[in-house]
Amino acid sequence: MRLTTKGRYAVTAMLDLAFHSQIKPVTLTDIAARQTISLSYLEQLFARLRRAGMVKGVRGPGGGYKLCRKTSDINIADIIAAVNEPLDSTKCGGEANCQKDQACLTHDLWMGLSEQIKDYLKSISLADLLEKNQVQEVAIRQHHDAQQTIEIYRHQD
Amino acid sequence: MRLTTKGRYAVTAMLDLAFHSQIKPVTLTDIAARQTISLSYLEQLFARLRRAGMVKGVRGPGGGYKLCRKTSDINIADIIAAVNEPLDSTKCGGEANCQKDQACLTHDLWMGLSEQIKDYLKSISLADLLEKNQVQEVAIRQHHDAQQTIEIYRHQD
DNA sequence: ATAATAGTTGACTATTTTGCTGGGTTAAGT
DNA sequence: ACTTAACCCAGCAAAATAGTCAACTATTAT
Repeated sequence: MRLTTKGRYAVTAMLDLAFHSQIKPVTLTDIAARQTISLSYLEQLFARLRRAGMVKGVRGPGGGYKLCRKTSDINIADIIAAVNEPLDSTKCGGEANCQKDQACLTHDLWMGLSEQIKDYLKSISLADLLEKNQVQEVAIRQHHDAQQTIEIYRHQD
Repeated sequence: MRLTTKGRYAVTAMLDLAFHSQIKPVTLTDIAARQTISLSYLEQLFARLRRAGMVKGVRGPGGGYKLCRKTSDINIADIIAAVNEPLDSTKCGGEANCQKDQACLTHDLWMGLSEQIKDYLKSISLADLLEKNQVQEVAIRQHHDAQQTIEIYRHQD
């Protein structure tokens, strides 16, 4: 589980999509403008997200992208994993000599931690983040943004 | 909170250090050999860890590095933060126009998630990982490595 | 004192990843 | 037909990562 700006872009874009794709598909051009991410970079990210079965592209006028699943069924770990390379990270692979090695002992510790982080991120869904935001919005800002969030939240259900 | 191989190296090295620095300081040369990390790269990482007040260098023969605090008082988030650049990640900084922007709304969501991850990693200490390993070791392997772990665990207290 | 050990520093290089530009092709709506 | 947008791809500049090299300083053992 790697956590870089690339993953952040992906999650940000997916959040934006979740916000706006309730009625009709959202174009990458729109997301690019709102989130100030270059269109071509978004295309790369969404190509991976599509291959991972998280979003669906709709071609032609009025087209764009929409989510394949409910926001509550899309977790953060999957989004990040989708845009990153598989990441072996083992360095010792399945080598036999590694069993009794001190190095691999420490390696196991890291792997364990990595799994913990992954599980943690798997437990957080897009819906969780959106909901959390809704609460924050209503509490802190109370203007049209909040209203919009509530609208979306209703559609989501 | 960024999570890359750099952070992994740092955590791995700190784990190695926690394992071996109970009686006497551990040289970076040893860690480099065990964990197959280049010595000079370790030097860079430990320079940062030292500046962060997590490890202490002991010069002269028999010298090396040792932990400044108990393993239970050293958390993963701090280790990773120590070796990484400060990471602004804002892109909107504290700009005024960002308040009512849709982009910044999504940005806030990410920041919230980032904080969650950070808090999570803050809640995990070196001792936690070592202890977890000890349990695993006893359960699965039951050889000298496990014995060694128990020894260290006693010294730690 | 002196040699050996080991940390400290800085500059320098190679590789990888990142983020982006710009060119296209293909499918769908008008 | 024409537009719109997804889709695809080759390449490229900047940054981060990972590692090297060399000189230097502080400490300790003899």
